[in-house]
Amino acid sequence: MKTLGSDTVINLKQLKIACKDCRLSEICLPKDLEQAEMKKLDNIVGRGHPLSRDEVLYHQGDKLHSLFAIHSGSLRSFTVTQDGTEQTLGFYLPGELVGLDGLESTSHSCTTVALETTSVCELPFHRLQSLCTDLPGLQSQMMRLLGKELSSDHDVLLLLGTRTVEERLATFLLSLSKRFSERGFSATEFNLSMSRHDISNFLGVAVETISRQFSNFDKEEILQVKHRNVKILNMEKLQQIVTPCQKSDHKRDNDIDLAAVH
Amino acid sequence: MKTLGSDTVINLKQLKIACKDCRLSEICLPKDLEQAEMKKLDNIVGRGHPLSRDEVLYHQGDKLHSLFAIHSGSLRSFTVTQDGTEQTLGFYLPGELVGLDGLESTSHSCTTVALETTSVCELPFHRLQSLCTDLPGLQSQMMRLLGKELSSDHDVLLLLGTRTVEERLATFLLSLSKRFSERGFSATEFNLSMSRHDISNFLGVAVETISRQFSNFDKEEILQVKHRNVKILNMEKLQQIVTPCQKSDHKRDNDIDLAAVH
DNA sequence: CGCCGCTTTGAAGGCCTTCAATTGATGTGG
DNA sequence: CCACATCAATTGAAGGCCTTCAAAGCGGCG
Repeated sequence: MKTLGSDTVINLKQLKIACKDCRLSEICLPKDLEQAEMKKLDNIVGRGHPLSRDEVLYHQGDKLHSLFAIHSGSLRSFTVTQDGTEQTLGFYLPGELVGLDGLESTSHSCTTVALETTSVCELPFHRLQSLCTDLPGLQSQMMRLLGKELSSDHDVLLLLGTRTVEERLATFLLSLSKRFSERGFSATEFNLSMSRHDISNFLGVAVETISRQFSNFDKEEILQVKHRNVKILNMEKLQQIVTPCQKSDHKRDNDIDLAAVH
Repeated sequence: MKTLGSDTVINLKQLKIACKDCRLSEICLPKDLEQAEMKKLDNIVGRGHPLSRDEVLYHQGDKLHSLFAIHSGSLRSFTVTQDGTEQTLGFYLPGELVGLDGLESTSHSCTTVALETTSVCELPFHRLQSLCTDLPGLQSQMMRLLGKELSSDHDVLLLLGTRTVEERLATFLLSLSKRFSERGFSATEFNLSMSRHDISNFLGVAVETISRQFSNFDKEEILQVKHRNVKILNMEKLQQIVTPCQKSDHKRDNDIDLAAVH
């Protein structure tokens, strides 16, 4: 293992891992790209020093220079309004792409900070866009990831619009569990990199309410919570909370569709 | 004016308006495209018969065939969960693009219905994607619209996460007002194409609560509400509700950023 | 005209928030 | 190494905003 020294920057540059050697390539941007294509993508990827906890990747209002794929660690995105209210928009894990906000106005509409020591792969936006023109597969993949971001936001809208605290927290934990397991980590035990404040802000409730709900889950032996360490003891029950009562006799409202346009 | 007859389909096809002749081209997908590019886009655009009220454009779960640009009328998108809960995700006006959900899994994650008689321009997805490879300007524009959709979702997240009913409804009405005026309609008087139920569901509150808030605004002489007709009497006050108290002394929390990666 | 669905209004109750205080974790300096 | 300061998290109690239940208006449409 190299020790940190005056030539740290050079060392880190040498440490850059090619997409083809990265174990995240199956869930990250280069997914389904051919070797030659992946190499082209690799050529535009930059890597700086890792972000430390609370360090800002980009600020709300910053010009959009690059998108970022997370290599390790985790990030939190949030907006701050004129009156100082903060809303957490999402948490990001390795293999996920951040910076997609800001595609509209070419400047970022939210701030993204590291929740822990985090290293990211930088994708200069204009070069990425050119590359998308060359590689239709990459373009599809970009679209796919944008669609994923939209779906994820829709899920949160549903959560904030119609769910109780119990359901919100359960959904949140199951989402983390799933994403951890997709990345080869345990689905039942993990450490939260975000604070209670972050979680409560994301889920649109007060910190105290989240704390109480953690305690409830603990009492009911659904979870075993020790600060930021979470063990899921009863996965089934957690899933039941998220899907309360599957009305099988449910009928779609606007089921008319007699003649669609296509 | 032509009358509807047995050759309706042909007539409607003849009625198709080229992008260059459409007054929405400045806010719609072809924005900033050159004449020749616009023509290429035009070639893939299809137009069926107009949707009538409550008619479904596409269903949750449907394969993604096309994106749709609204020519006239308005649409509502919503998801239905297993237990039958419905969450409205957004309302769409002329010049806006729908169907972007479903870019991830290639099948739609929500249902979109017409709120009134609505005509849409159909953009076959695969042809659109190929065209994006040919026309970098169109690709940028697609990205821009996707980014806009993301920003819009983030705004709603903020609304649902931290705002009172008063603020939610005010924000909603101001958003409509702005969009109507961008389309050449009055910013202060308009007819809502969506029901109170739709609005309340979108804003994550009970129908009764929305109804009460409309009444409050009416009493306070901020609005004049008659069923679905809304007149904004006091635009300033409405904006004050949305931006309660601009703390000018507000300081950013995580303002560290000593050394960004780029 | 009369029915039906949407909207409005009223009243009671509940879930979550806010305020307040305690406990626990973390980190620093003596 | 421990005391102390600081911040995060937990727990309790009171209050408020919104929901739910209920019923009456009001419009649209056959």
